[in-house]
Amino acid sequence: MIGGWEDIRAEVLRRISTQEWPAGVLIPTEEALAQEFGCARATVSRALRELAQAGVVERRRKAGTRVAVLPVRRATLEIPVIRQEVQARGQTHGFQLLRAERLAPPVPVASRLGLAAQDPLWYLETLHLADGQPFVFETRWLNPAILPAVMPDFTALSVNEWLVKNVSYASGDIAFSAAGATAREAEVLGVAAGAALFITERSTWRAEAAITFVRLAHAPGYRVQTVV
Amino acid sequence: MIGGWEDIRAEVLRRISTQEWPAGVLIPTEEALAQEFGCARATVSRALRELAQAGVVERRRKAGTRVAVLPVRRATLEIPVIRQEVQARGQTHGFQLLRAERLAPPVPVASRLGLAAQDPLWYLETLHLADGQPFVFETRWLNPAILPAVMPDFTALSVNEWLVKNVSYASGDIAFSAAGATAREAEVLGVAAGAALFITERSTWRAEAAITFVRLAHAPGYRVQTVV
DNA sequence: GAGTGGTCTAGACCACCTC
DNA sequence: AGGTGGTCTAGACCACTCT
Repeated sequence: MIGGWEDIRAEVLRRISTQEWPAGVLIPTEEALAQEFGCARATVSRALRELAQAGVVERRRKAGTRVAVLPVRRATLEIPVIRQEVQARGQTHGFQLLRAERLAPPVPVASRLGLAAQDPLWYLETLHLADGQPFVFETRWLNPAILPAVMPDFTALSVNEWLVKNVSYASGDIAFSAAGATAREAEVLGVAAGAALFITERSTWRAEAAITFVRLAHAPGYRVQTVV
Repeated sequence: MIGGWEDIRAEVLRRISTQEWPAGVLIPTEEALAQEFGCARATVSRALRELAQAGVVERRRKAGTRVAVLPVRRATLEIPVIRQEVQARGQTHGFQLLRAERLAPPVPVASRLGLAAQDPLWYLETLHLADGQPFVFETRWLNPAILPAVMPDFTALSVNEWLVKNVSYASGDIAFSAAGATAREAEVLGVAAGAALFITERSTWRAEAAITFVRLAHAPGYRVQTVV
Protein backbone atom coordinates (compact mmCIF):
# COMPACT_ATOMS: atom_id res chain seq x y z
CA MET A 1 0.00 0.00 0.00
CA ILE A 2 1.39 3.37 -0.95
CA GLY A 3 0.55 6.05 1.54
CA GLY A 4 2.32 9.35 2.07
CA TRP A 5 5.16 11.13 0.34
CA GLU A 6 7.78 9.04 2.12
CA ASP A 7 6.38 5.88 0.61
CA ILE A 8 6.42 7.47 -2.79
CA ARG A 9 10.02 8.54 -2.31
CA ALA A 10 10.92 4.99 -1.29
CA GLU A 11 9.13 3.51 -4.28
CA VAL A 12 10.81 5.85 -6.74
CA LEU A 13 14.16 5.13 -5.12
CA ARG A 14 13.46 1.41 -5.46
CA ARG A 15 12.73 1.71 -9.15
CA ILE A 16 15.94 3.64 -9.64
CA SER A 17 18.15 1.31 -7.64
CA THR A 18 16.77 -1.76 -9.40
CA GLN A 19 17.56 -0.08 -12.73
CA GLU A 20 13.89 -0.20 -13.60
CA TRP A 21 14.53 3.48 -14.23
CA PRO A 22 18.19 3.50 -15.28
CA ALA A 23 20.54 6.46 -14.92
CA GLY A 24 19.82 9.28 -17.31
CA VAL A 25 16.27 8.38 -18.28
CA LEU A 26 13.23 10.56 -17.97
CA ILE A 27 10.78 9.37 -15.36
CA PRO A 28 7.02 9.96 -15.63
CA THR A 29 5.66 13.42 -14.89
CA GLU A 30 4.30 14.36 -11.50
CA GLU A 31 0.80 14.14 -12.84
CA ALA A 32 1.30 10.65 -14.27
CA LEU A 33 2.78 9.40 -11.02
CA ALA A 34 -0.01 11.01 -9.03
CA GLN A 35 -2.53 9.06 -11.11
CA GLU A 36 -0.57 5.84 -10.74
CA PHE A 37 -0.27 6.19 -6.97
CA GLY A 38 -3.75 7.59 -6.57
CA CYS A 39 -2.73 10.76 -4.77
CA ALA A 40 -2.51 14.49 -5.38
CA ARG A 41 0.24 15.94 -7.50
CA ALA A 42 1.56 17.92 -4.52
CA THR A 43 2.37 14.67 -2.74
CA VAL A 44 4.41 13.34 -5.63
CA SER A 45 6.02 16.75 -5.91
CA ARG A 46 7.15 16.61 -2.29
CA ALA A 47 8.71 13.18 -2.76
CA LEU A 48 10.56 14.14 -5.93
CA ARG A 49 11.75 17.41 -4.40
CA GLU A 50 13.43 15.50 -1.59
CA LEU A 51 15.08 13.15 -4.06
CA ALA A 52 16.32 16.11 -6.07
CA GLN A 53 17.78 17.68 -2.92
CA ALA A 54 19.60 14.44 -2.21
CA GLY A 55 21.05 14.50 -5.73
CA VAL A 56 19.26 11.34 -6.87
CA VAL A 57 17.24 12.99 -9.64
CA GLU A 58 17.58 16.22 -11.58
CA ARG A 59 14.53 18.30 -12.33
CA ARG A 60 13.95 21.06 -14.84
CA ARG A 61 10.75 22.69 -15.92
CA LYS A 62 9.50 21.42 -19.22
CA ALA A 63 12.44 19.02 -19.49
CA GLY A 64 11.02 16.80 -16.75
CA THR A 65 12.72 14.68 -14.10
CA ARG A 66 15.74 12.57 -14.91
CA VAL A 67 17.63 9.97 -12.89
CA ALA A 68 20.99 11.63 -12.14
CA VAL A 69 23.78 10.20 -14.29
CA LEU A 70 26.67 10.92 -11.97
CA PRO A 71 24.99 11.08 -8.62
CA VAL A 72 26.64 13.82 -6.60
CA ARG A 73 25.51 12.54 -3.26
CA ARG A 74 24.83 15.16 -0.64
CA ALA A 75 25.54 14.43 2.98
CA THR A 76 24.47 16.55 5.91
CA LEU A 77 27.00 17.38 8.58
CA GLU A 78 26.09 18.56 12.03
CA ILE A 79 28.25 21.38 13.34
CA PRO A 80 27.71 21.55 17.08
CA VAL A 81 29.19 23.98 19.57
CA ILE A 82 32.40 22.51 20.99
CA ARG A 83 31.04 22.19 24.52
CA GLN A 84 28.09 20.21 23.19
CA GLU A 85 30.40 17.99 21.17
CA VAL A 86 32.51 17.16 24.21
CA GLN A 87 29.49 16.50 26.38
CA ALA A 88 27.95 14.27 23.73
CA ARG A 89 31.00 12.03 24.17
CA GLY A 90 30.17 11.79 27.85
CA GLN A 91 33.11 13.95 28.87
CA THR A 92 33.25 17.21 30.78
CA HIS A 93 34.15 20.33 28.88
CA GLY A 94 36.60 22.95 30.04
CA PHE A 95 38.60 25.65 28.34
CA GLN A 96 41.46 28.07 28.89
CA LEU A 97 41.79 31.45 27.24
CA LEU A 98 45.50 31.48 26.43
CA ARG A 99 45.85 34.79 24.60
CA ALA A 100 43.70 37.82 23.81
CA GLU A 101 45.23 40.81 22.06
CA ARG A 102 44.76 43.31 19.27
CA LEU A 103 46.82 42.41 16.23
CA ALA A 104 46.92 43.15 12.54
CA PRO A 105 45.83 39.93 10.85
CA PRO A 106 48.04 38.06 8.38
CA VAL A 107 47.10 38.68 4.75
CA PRO A 108 45.30 35.36 4.11
CA VAL A 109 43.03 35.93 7.09
CA ALA A 110 42.31 39.54 6.18
CA SER A 111 41.50 38.67 2.59
CA ARG A 112 39.31 35.79 3.57
CA LEU A 113 37.30 38.16 5.76
CA GLY A 114 37.40 40.92 3.16
CA LEU A 115 39.15 43.38 5.47
CA ALA A 116 42.25 45.52 4.98
CA ALA A 117 45.31 43.86 6.51
CA GLN A 118 46.26 46.88 8.59
CA ASP A 119 42.98 46.93 10.56
CA PRO A 120 43.83 45.41 13.93
CA LEU A 121 41.51 42.58 14.97
CA TRP A 122 41.13 40.70 18.20
CA TYR A 123 43.28 37.59 18.21
CA LEU A 124 42.18 34.93 20.68
CA GLU A 125 43.71 31.57 21.49
CA THR A 126 41.54 29.11 23.37
CA LEU A 127 42.32 25.55 24.37
CA HIS A 128 39.26 23.33 24.82
CA LEU A 129 39.55 20.37 27.15
CA ALA A 130 37.67 17.09 27.36
CA ASP A 131 37.99 15.52 30.81
CA GLY A 132 40.99 17.78 31.35
CA GLN A 133 42.80 16.55 28.21
CA PRO A 134 43.46 18.83 25.23
CA PHE A 135 40.62 18.41 22.76
CA VAL A 136 40.91 21.23 20.29
CA PHE A 137 43.09 24.32 19.97
CA GLU A 138 41.13 27.30 18.70
CA THR A 139 42.79 30.34 17.14
CA ARG A 140 40.34 33.07 16.28
CA TRP A 141 40.37 36.46 14.59
CA LEU A 142 37.44 38.59 15.64
CA ASN A 143 36.20 41.83 14.10
CA PRO A 144 36.10 44.34 17.00
CA ALA A 145 33.26 46.18 15.29
CA ILE A 146 30.81 43.47 16.29
CA LEU A 147 31.78 43.55 19.98
CA PRO A 148 29.92 45.69 22.51
CA ALA A 149 31.68 48.70 24.06
CA VAL A 150 32.71 46.67 27.07
CA MET A 151 34.67 43.56 26.18
CA PRO A 152 32.83 40.43 27.34
CA ASP A 153 34.66 38.26 29.85
CA PHE A 154 35.88 35.45 27.63
CA THR A 155 37.52 33.66 30.52
CA ALA A 156 34.07 32.88 31.95
CA LEU A 157 32.16 32.10 28.74
CA SER A 158 34.06 30.81 25.72
CA VAL A 159 34.21 33.10 22.68
CA ASN A 160 32.59 30.29 20.80
CA GLU A 161 29.44 30.37 22.90
CA TRP A 162 29.38 34.12 23.29
CA LEU A 163 29.21 34.40 19.52
CA VAL A 164 26.53 31.76 19.25
CA LYS A 165 24.35 33.59 21.73
CA ASN A 166 24.97 37.13 20.60
CA VAL A 167 25.72 37.01 16.89
CA SER A 168 23.68 33.99 16.02
CA TYR A 169 22.55 32.72 12.68
CA ALA A 170 25.12 34.34 10.53
CA SER A 171 26.22 32.84 7.23
CA GLY A 172 29.63 31.52 6.51
CA ASP A 173 31.71 28.73 5.10
CA ILE A 174 33.53 25.77 6.56
CA ALA A 175 36.53 23.89 5.27
CA PHE A 176 38.15 20.71 6.51
CA SER A 177 41.73 19.72 5.87
CA ALA A 178 44.74 17.99 7.39
CA ALA A 179 47.98 19.61 8.44
CA GLY A 180 51.08 18.82 10.42
CA ALA A 181 51.07 20.38 13.88
CA THR A 182 52.88 23.72 14.07
CA ALA A 183 55.28 24.28 16.95
CA ARG A 184 52.61 26.20 18.86
CA GLU A 185 49.91 23.60 18.19
CA ALA A 186 52.24 20.79 19.21
CA GLU A 187 53.08 22.55 22.46
CA VAL A 188 49.50 23.35 23.37
CA LEU A 189 47.96 20.02 22.36
CA GLY A 190 50.84 18.01 23.77
CA VAL A 191 51.72 16.19 20.55
CA ALA A 192 54.88 15.95 18.47
CA ALA A 193 55.56 18.77 16.02
CA GLY A 194 54.39 17.69 12.56
CA ALA A 195 51.81 15.23 13.91
CA ALA A 196 48.81 14.93 11.58
CA LEU A 197 45.98 17.12 12.85
CA PHE A 198 42.45 17.50 11.59
CA ILE A 199 41.81 21.17 10.85
CA THR A 200 38.48 22.95 10.66
CA GLU A 201 38.46 26.50 9.35
CA ARG A 202 35.41 28.67 9.41
CA SER A 203 34.66 32.20 8.24
CA THR A 204 31.52 33.97 9.31
CA TRP A 205 29.70 37.02 8.03
CA ARG A 206 26.50 38.80 8.81
CA ALA A 207 25.04 40.96 6.10
CA GLU A 208 28.32 41.60 4.28
CA ALA A 209 30.15 42.39 7.54
CA ALA A 210 32.96 40.04 8.49
CA ILE A 211 32.53 38.65 11.98
CA THR A 212 35.20 36.08 12.64
CA PHE A 213 37.65 33.59 11.22
CA VAL A 214 38.46 30.59 13.34
CA ARG A 215 40.87 27.70 12.93
CA LEU A 216 40.35 24.58 15.02
CA ALA A 217 43.25 22.15 15.35
CA HIS A 218 41.82 18.94 16.74
CA ALA A 219 43.74 16.52 18.90
CA PRO A 220 44.73 13.27 17.14
CA GLY A 221 41.93 10.74 16.75
CA TYR A 222 39.26 13.30 15.93
CA ARG A 223 36.75 12.26 13.27
CA VAL A 224 33.83 13.93 11.57
CA GLN A 225 31.20 11.37 10.75
CA THR A 226 27.87 11.34 8.96
CA VAL A 227 25.34 9.11 7.30
CA VAL A 228 24.41 9.31 3.63
CA MET B 1 6.52 43.10 0.36
CA ILE B 2 6.38 39.54 1.62
CA GLY B 3 5.81 37.07 -1.16
CA GLY B 4 6.62 33.38 -1.19
CA TRP B 5 7.96 30.97 1.38
CA GLU B 6 11.54 32.12 0.83
CA ASP B 7 10.63 35.64 1.88
CA ILE B 8 8.95 34.29 4.95
CA ARG B 9 11.99 32.21 5.80
CA ALA B 10 14.18 35.31 5.40
CA GLU B 11 11.90 37.41 7.57
CA VAL B 12 11.79 34.84 10.35
CA LEU B 13 15.56 34.47 10.16
CA ARG B 14 15.88 38.25 10.42
CA ARG B 15 13.75 38.39 13.54
CA ILE B 16 15.85 35.64 15.07
CA SER B 17 19.22 37.13 14.19
CA THR B 18 18.20 40.58 15.48
CA GLN B 19 17.15 38.94 18.76
CA GLU B 20 13.62 40.15 18.20
CA TRP B 21 12.91 36.48 18.81
CA PRO B 22 15.75 35.47 21.16
CA ALA B 23 17.10 31.96 21.55
CA GLY B 24 14.77 29.59 23.31
CA VAL B 25 11.55 31.52 22.94
CA LEU B 26 8.37 30.26 21.36
CA ILE B 27 7.55 31.97 18.09
CA PRO B 28 3.95 32.49 16.89
CA THR B 29 2.05 29.53 15.51
CA GLU B 30 1.84 28.81 11.81
CA GLU B 31 -1.69 30.10 11.77
CA ALA B 32 -0.79 33.38 13.48
CA LEU B 33 2.10 33.94 11.08
CA ALA B 34 -0.08 33.10 8.10
CA GLN B 35 -2.51 35.80 9.19
CA GLU B 36 0.28 38.31 9.77
CA PHE B 37 1.85 37.66 6.38
CA GLY B 38 -1.48 37.30 4.63
CA CYS B 39 -0.79 33.88 3.17
CA ALA B 40 -1.91 30.29 3.60
CA ARG B 41 -0.69 28.22 6.53
CA ALA B 42 1.03 25.79 4.15
CA THR B 43 3.32 28.56 2.97
CA VAL B 44 4.44 29.42 6.50
CA SER B 45 4.77 25.70 7.16
CA ARG B 46 7.16 25.30 4.26
CA ALA B 47 9.34 28.19 5.46
CA LEU B 48 9.51 26.91 9.04
CA ARG B 49 10.18 23.36 7.89
CA GLU B 50 13.28 24.54 6.03
CA LEU B 51 14.49 26.46 9.08
CA ALA B 52 13.97 23.39 11.22
CA GLN B 53 15.99 21.30 8.76
CA ALA B 54 18.79 23.83 8.99
CA GLY B 55 18.72 23.56 12.77
CA VAL B 56 17.63 27.16 13.34
CA VAL B 57 14.34 26.32 15.05
CA GLU B 58 12.99 23.24 16.80
CA ARG B 59 9.43 22.17 16.22
CA ARG B 60 7.18 19.84 18.17
CA ARG B 61 3.49 19.25 17.85
CA LYS B 62 1.51 20.97 20.53
CA ALA B 63 4.69 22.47 21.99
CA GLY B 64 5.10 24.85 19.07
CA THR B 65 8.18 26.25 17.36
CA ARG B 66 11.17 27.48 19.39
CA VAL B 67 14.31 29.29 18.38
CA ALA B 68 17.07 26.73 18.87
CA VAL B 69 19.10 27.40 22.01
CA LEU B 70 22.33 25.77 20.94
CA PRO B 71 22.05 25.91 17.21
CA VAL B 72 23.48 22.70 15.83
CA ARG B 73 24.02 24.06 12.38
CA ARG B 74 23.71 21.60 9.57
CA ALA B 75 25.88 21.92 6.53
CA THR B 76 25.48 20.01 3.30
CA LEU B 77 28.51 18.40 1.73
CA GLU B 78 28.67 17.32 -1.88
CA ILE B 79 30.31 13.95 -2.42
CA PRO B 80 31.20 13.73 -6.09
CA VAL B 81 32.79 10.87 -7.95
CA ILE B 82 36.57 11.36 -7.98
CA ARG B 83 36.77 11.83 -11.73
CA GLN B 84 34.19 14.59 -11.50
CA GLU B 85 36.07 16.22 -8.65
CA VAL B 86 39.32 16.29 -10.62
CA GLN B 87 37.64 17.60 -13.74
CA ALA B 88 35.86 20.31 -11.74
CA ARG B 89 39.34 21.63 -10.89
CA GLY B 90 40.04 21.89 -14.59
CA GLN B 91 42.46 18.96 -14.53
CA THR B 92 42.44 15.70 -16.41
CA HIS B 93 41.67 12.54 -14.48
CA GLY B 94 43.58 9.32 -14.76
CA PHE B 95 43.98 6.27 -12.58
CA GLN B 96 46.08 3.14 -12.13
CA LEU B 97 44.84 -0.10 -10.65
CA LEU B 98 47.82 -1.09 -8.50
CA ARG B 99 46.56 -4.26 -6.86
CA ALA B 100 43.53 -6.53 -7.10
CA GLU B 101 43.43 -9.72 -5.07
CA ARG B 102 41.28 -11.86 -2.77
CA LEU B 103 42.20 -11.36 0.86
CA ALA B 104 40.70 -11.92 4.26
CA PRO B 105 39.97 -8.43 5.59
CA PRO B 106 41.51 -7.11 8.79
CA VAL B 107 39.16 -7.25 11.75
CA PRO B 108 38.21 -3.54 11.85
CA VAL B 109 37.16 -3.64 8.21
CA ALA B 110 35.21 -6.87 8.59
CA SER B 111 33.38 -5.63 11.65
CA ARG B 112 32.57 -2.31 10.07
CA LEU B 113 30.99 -4.17 7.15
CA GLY B 114 29.35 -6.70 9.44
CA LEU B 115 31.11 -9.67 7.84
CA ALA B 116 33.08 -12.55 9.34
CA ALA B 117 36.83 -11.87 9.20
CA GLN B 118 37.62 -15.14 7.46
CA ASP B 119 35.46 -14.41 4.41
CA PRO B 120 37.88 -13.36 1.69
CA LEU B 121 37.00 -10.06 0.00
CA TRP B 122 38.38 -8.33 -3.02
CA TYR B 123 41.11 -5.91 -2.06
CA LEU B 124 41.79 -3.19 -4.62
CA GLU B 125 44.35 -0.41 -4.61
CA THR B 126 43.80 2.44 -7.06
CA LEU B 127 45.83 5.60 -7.50
CA HIS B 128 43.88 8.52 -8.95
CA LEU B 129 45.81 11.16 -10.85
CA ALA B 130 45.09 14.80 -11.59
CA ASP B 131 47.09 16.04 -14.57
CA GLY B 132 49.32 13.04 -14.04
CA GLN B 133 50.10 13.92 -10.42
CA PRO B 134 48.97 11.71 -7.51
CA PHE B 135 45.63 13.01 -6.29
CA VAL B 136 44.20 10.36 -4.02
CA PHE B 137 45.19 6.82 -3.08
CA GLU B 138 42.16 4.55 -2.79
CA THR B 139 42.23 1.27 -0.88
CA ARG B 140 39.00 -0.65 -1.15
CA TRP B 141 37.48 -3.83 0.24
CA LEU B 142 34.72 -5.17 -1.95
CA ASN B 143 32.17 -7.85 -1.16
CA PRO B 144 32.48 -10.41 -4.00
CA ALA B 145 28.81 -11.32 -3.58
CA ILE B 146 27.75 -8.11 -5.29
CA LEU B 147 29.97 -8.66 -8.35
CA PRO B 148 28.72 -10.37 -11.49
CA ALA B 149 30.03 -13.82 -12.41
CA VAL B 150 32.64 -12.32 -14.69
CA MET B 151 34.87 -9.80 -12.96
CA PRO B 152 34.53 -6.37 -14.58
CA ASP B 153 37.67 -4.89 -16.09
CA PHE B 154 38.67 -2.39 -13.45
CA THR B 155 41.71 -1.28 -15.41
CA ALA B 156 39.38 0.32 -17.97
CA LEU B 157 36.68 1.75 -15.71
CA SER B 158 37.58 2.67 -12.13
CA VAL B 159 35.96 0.60 -9.39
CA ASN B 160 34.55 3.83 -8.11
CA GLU B 161 32.54 4.49 -11.24
CA TRP B 162 31.62 0.88 -11.83
CA LEU B 163 29.96 0.86 -8.43
CA VAL B 164 28.20 4.15 -9.05
CA LYS B 165 26.72 2.82 -12.25
CA ASN B 166 25.88 -0.69 -11.16
CA VAL B 167 25.18 -0.56 -7.44
CA SER B 168 23.81 2.95 -7.30
CA TYR B 169 21.93 4.64 -4.53
CA ALA B 170 22.98 2.53 -1.66
CA SER B 171 23.15 3.86 1.87
CA GLY B 172 26.26 4.23 3.93
CA ASP B 173 28.32 6.44 6.16
CA ILE B 174 31.27 8.72 5.65
CA ALA B 175 33.96 9.79 8.08
CA PHE B 176 36.71 12.36 7.71
CA SER B 177 39.92 12.37 9.70
CA ALA B 178 43.62 13.15 9.51
CA ALA B 179 46.46 10.66 9.69
CA GLY B 180 50.17 10.51 9.06
CA ALA B 181 51.05 8.81 5.77
CA THR B 182 51.85 5.10 6.10
CA ALA B 183 54.90 3.77 4.30
CA ARG B 184 52.73 2.53 1.44
CA GLU B 185 50.77 5.79 1.17
CA ALA B 186 53.98 7.81 1.25
CA GLU B 187 55.47 5.70 -1.53
CA VAL B 188 52.42 5.85 -3.75
CA LEU B 189 51.57 9.52 -3.23
CA GLY B 190 55.19 10.62 -3.34
CA VAL B 191 55.25 12.30 0.06
CA ALA B 192 57.35 11.82 3.19
CA ALA B 193 56.26 9.06 5.57
CA GLY B 194 54.21 10.60 8.37
CA ALA B 195 53.10 13.58 6.29
CA ALA B 196 49.64 14.79 7.32
CA LEU B 197 47.03 13.35 4.97
CA PHE B 198 43.31 14.02 4.78
CA ILE B 199 41.47 10.70 5.05
CA THR B 200 37.96 9.88 3.86
CA GLU B 201 36.50 6.54 4.90
CA ARG B 202 33.23 5.28 3.56
CA SER B 203 31.17 2.13 4.18
CA THR B 204 28.32 1.22 1.89
CA TRP B 205 25.42 -1.16 2.24
CA ARG B 206 22.39 -2.04 0.20
CA ALA B 207 19.50 -3.55 2.06
CA GLU B 208 21.54 -4.97 4.95
CA ALA B 209 24.16 -6.39 2.60
CA ALA B 210 27.65 -4.93 2.90
CA ILE B 211 28.96 -3.70 -0.41
CA THR B 212 32.26 -1.97 0.12
CA PHE B 213 34.59 -0.15 2.49
CA VAL B 214 36.91 2.41 0.99
CA ARG B 215 39.67 4.56 2.42
CA LEU B 216 40.83 7.58 0.45
CA ALA B 217 44.18 9.12 1.38
CA HIS B 218 44.28 12.52 -0.28
CA ALA B 219 47.45 14.21 -1.44
CA PRO B 220 48.54 17.17 0.72
CA GLY B 221 46.60 20.37 0.15
CA TYR B 222 43.23 18.67 -0.22
CA ARG B 223 40.29 20.49 1.36
CA VAL B 224 36.61 19.77 1.76
CA GLN B 225 34.65 22.97 1.65
CA THR B 226 31.03 23.97 2.06
CA VAL B 227 28.75 26.90 2.77
CA VAL B 228 26.51 27.16 5.81
C1' DG C 1 -8.66 17.22 26.30
C1' DA C 2 -7.03 20.48 23.35
C1' DG C 3 -3.64 22.87 20.71
C1' DT C 4 0.06 22.46 17.61
C1' DG C 5 2.58 20.86 13.69
C1' DG C 6 2.46 17.28 9.68
C1' DT C 7 0.34 15.96 5.81
C1' DC C 8 -2.97 15.47 2.11
C1' DT C 9 -6.36 17.26 -1.46
C1' DA C 10 -8.15 19.62 -5.55
C1' DG C 11 -7.53 23.30 -7.94
C1' DA C 12 -5.15 27.22 -9.78
C1' DC C 13 -1.64 30.26 -11.71
C1' DC C 14 2.93 31.10 -12.93
C1' DA C 15 7.98 30.68 -14.46
C1' DC C 16 10.77 28.51 -17.09
C1' DC C 17 12.44 25.99 -20.70
C1' DT C 18 12.52 22.82 -24.52
C1' DC C 19 10.59 21.99 -28.86
C1' DA D 1 3.74 27.61 -28.07
C1' DG D 2 3.04 24.30 -25.04
C1' DG D 3 4.41 21.21 -21.42
C1' DT D 4 6.64 20.73 -17.11
C1' DG D 5 7.87 21.68 -12.47
C1' DG D 6 7.31 25.35 -8.58
C1' DT D 7 4.37 27.44 -5.75
C1' DC D 8 0.20 29.09 -3.54
C1' DT D 9 -4.64 28.52 -1.60
C1' DA D 10 -8.41 27.00 1.37
C1' DG D 11 -9.81 23.46 3.61
C1' DA D 12 -9.53 19.11 5.96
C1' DC D 13 -8.01 15.32 8.91
C1' DC D 14 -4.60 13.27 11.63
C1' DA D 15 -0.60 12.48 15.04
C1' DC D 16 1.59 13.86 18.61
C1' DT D 17 2.30 15.66 23.12
C1' DC D 18 1.75 19.00 26.59
C1' DT D 19 -1.31 20.28 30.37
